[in-house]
Amino acid sequence: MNEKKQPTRERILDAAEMLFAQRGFEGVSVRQIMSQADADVSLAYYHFKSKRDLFDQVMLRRVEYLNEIRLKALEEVEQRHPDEEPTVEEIIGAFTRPLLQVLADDHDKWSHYFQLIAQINNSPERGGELMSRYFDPLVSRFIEALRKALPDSGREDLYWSYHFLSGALTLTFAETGRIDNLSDGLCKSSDMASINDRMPEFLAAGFRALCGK
Amino acid sequence: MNEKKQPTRERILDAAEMLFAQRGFEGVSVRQIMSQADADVSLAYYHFKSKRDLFDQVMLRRVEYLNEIRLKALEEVEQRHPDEEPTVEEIIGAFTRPLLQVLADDHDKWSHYFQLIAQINNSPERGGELMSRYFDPLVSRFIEALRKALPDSGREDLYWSYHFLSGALTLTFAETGRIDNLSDGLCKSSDMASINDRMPEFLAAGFRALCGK
DNA sequence: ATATTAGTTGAACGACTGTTGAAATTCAAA
DNA sequence: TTTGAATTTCAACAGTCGTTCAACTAATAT
Repeated sequence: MNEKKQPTRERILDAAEMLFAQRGFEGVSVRQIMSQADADVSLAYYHFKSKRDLFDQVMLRRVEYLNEIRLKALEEVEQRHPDEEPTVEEIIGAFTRPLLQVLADDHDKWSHYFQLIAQINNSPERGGELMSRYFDPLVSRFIEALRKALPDSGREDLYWSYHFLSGALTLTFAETGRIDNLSDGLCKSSDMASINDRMPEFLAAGFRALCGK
Repeated sequence: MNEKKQPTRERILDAAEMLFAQRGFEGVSVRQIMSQADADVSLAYYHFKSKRDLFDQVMLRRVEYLNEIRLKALEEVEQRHPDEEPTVEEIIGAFTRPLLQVLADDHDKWSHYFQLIAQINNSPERGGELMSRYFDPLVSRFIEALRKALPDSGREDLYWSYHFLSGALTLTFAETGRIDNLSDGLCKSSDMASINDRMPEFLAAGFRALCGK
């Protein structure tokens, strides 16, 4: 089975990822993390320089892979139409579907990481800085693709549309259970398949309405 | 000018609102709040039962007014067309514009409160519960209005569309400065007028695409 | 002027915070 | 088997945490 004990460093990262996601950076103590990881407190400072460094390593551990699969999805879409531009739906799908897909395929592994991203993206203090550091090159690439697919768009309209997209996507990641309450159980926060079916269509219509064509 | 010193209780609420919004509940100490409020630590426990109670009072202080102006906006829209249903844009506008309006009109007063809402809405731990407690009756009322304006809509589509709306709206409240980075200064997180011009249109198109008609 | 209440002050409580150092152990290379 | 490095343990540091209490001043009412 899956009971082979992971290396200490990985167990610390797993525990930190989960607890940071649930309670935020300041809401969790190093002792709580190490207790969850079933290791002594001072091992945190053997494997990492500080609590902040631990947080950064949690972020870095998975971000590169996500950027890779999203970039690959975009390139695939572009190569599928060698002659004309891809549609808005296809581009937005390449941006959102890889994330929703890994989240649906291995929810236990990814859910906390995505919750962490949701929190950071909406954090006034360091959200803008951190998200830009990890995702801006990829995002600029997607916005450029959208600009080509929407040749009549104003630049501001395009950026604001992406802003709306980002909010919709990251709230999805938070899985707060709010929609479960609101819909009296009809919809479930963790139902990524339902979201995958709806989000690209919803957002593409918004882009088209705002960015001409 | 505005240098008349407010009552202690209000100063505490102001300080707590700002600091909770910037650093989260656990990221701020009662001492920091009281230092910002220029009052002794123990006064926090004279005016409030606990740190958690202080947080709850921060939330409660402004939520009722917001629900009032949004409900009034919806009723106005409904009375404007006594015969037919209001349009999707009008309903969404009644949901979003009152908030963007107060935020634009008195940014210093409201910005921290909205940042706090943005954080809570995306908090996996207590986000669903808190947002439901404060906003669900109003939100259900709006969803009902949207259902009438979109008679062919499935219930799930409607709830998920609202979910996307909620994400887009609350990320706006966070004012993280991310779009400033991304657009190289062209767009500004605090520019509520630009958002007011675009969000209802963007979201209404999404609703229409997903909820038939 | 006196009695009551509301508001404020400063000190203190035990528990917990991030972090460090030295000693003890485990492990791979010689 | 010995050596050296990698890893783990335990105890402790100075500081901060949320919270409480008794003493104090300010304001209000009789």
